[in-house]
Amino acid sequence: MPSSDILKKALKKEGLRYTHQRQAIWDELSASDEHRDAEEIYLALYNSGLKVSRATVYRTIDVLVKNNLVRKLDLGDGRARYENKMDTAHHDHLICVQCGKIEEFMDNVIENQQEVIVENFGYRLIRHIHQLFVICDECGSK
Amino acid sequence: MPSSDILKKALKKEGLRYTHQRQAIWDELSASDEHRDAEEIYLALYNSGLKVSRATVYRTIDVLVKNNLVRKLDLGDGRARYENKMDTAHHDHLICVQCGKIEEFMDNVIENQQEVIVENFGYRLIRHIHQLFVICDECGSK
DNA sequence: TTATATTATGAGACTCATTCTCATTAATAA
DNA sequence: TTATTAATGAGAATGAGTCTCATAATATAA
Repeated sequence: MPSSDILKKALKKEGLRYTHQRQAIWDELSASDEHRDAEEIYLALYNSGLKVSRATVYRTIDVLVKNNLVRKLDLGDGRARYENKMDTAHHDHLICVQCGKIEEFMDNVIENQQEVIVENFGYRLIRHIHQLFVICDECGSK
Repeated sequence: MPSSDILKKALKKEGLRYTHQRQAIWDELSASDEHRDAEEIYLALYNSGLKVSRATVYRTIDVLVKNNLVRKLDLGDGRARYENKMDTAHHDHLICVQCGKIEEFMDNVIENQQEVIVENFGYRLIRHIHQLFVICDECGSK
């Protein structure tokens, strides 16, 4: 399905209009597998000649996150990161505390164990955050 | 070891002075097992007649966190929470997305598996964040 | 199409947690 | 004690993110 149809479908579901700005923001996010903050996305658009306001970047990302097209990451440093979620399997993150590099991991032992823990409490798991802060190979060898 | 000696030791290590304000903040934190934000700690002190400024609350908490007397939690809602870490074993958190209740868990399967994952990448684990967002029993039964 | 109704956008004001500044006050060293 | 130096308090500053509202753009109806 072309990128514009995916977006149009999500917007329709939300009762929102299809605009150039929203397409530009979705294009920017869907074409990359980086973990960028709102300002980086704003600047990438700005530098490619698309003058979309910061407010619209934030507003559109919210819609994309709500419709599972984009994943929002909170690394605890005060700036949310966003990554394309289309056609990507669930995963969690390793973050190098020195260089900031972000890697992804997925582990079934952990995924299952989370359910066991929550079940023992008699609760229901809604979502989880699991981040491993590391020194990566490059930073560790210096 | 009395509460004041623990604090004095940490301050000495950091080359910082022992003050009434720092003792009051540490008393407030060490006497509770709640997960409170800076404003709640500030207000608790204020209401008990100790007029310590917000700036000093933040500054002192930083020292306590750095010296492993207090644990800082980022739940992704823009306000950091702090909990007493003295004589408490390592644990992670379950957070009810409805009522905000916070429970603690510790699971050796997960703890070990984290090390395995990081090792496979050739990285070194520094710290981790693992939060399970749930609907708790009370909220789920309503 | 074209007009109409309504939503989206942009610019910048605003919020709120946290940090910073700097004059004043307090703790330590001599 | 006094001198030195660090800590505190009040409020200004910061910065990510949100809100406001006049204007622009989209969707709908004719």
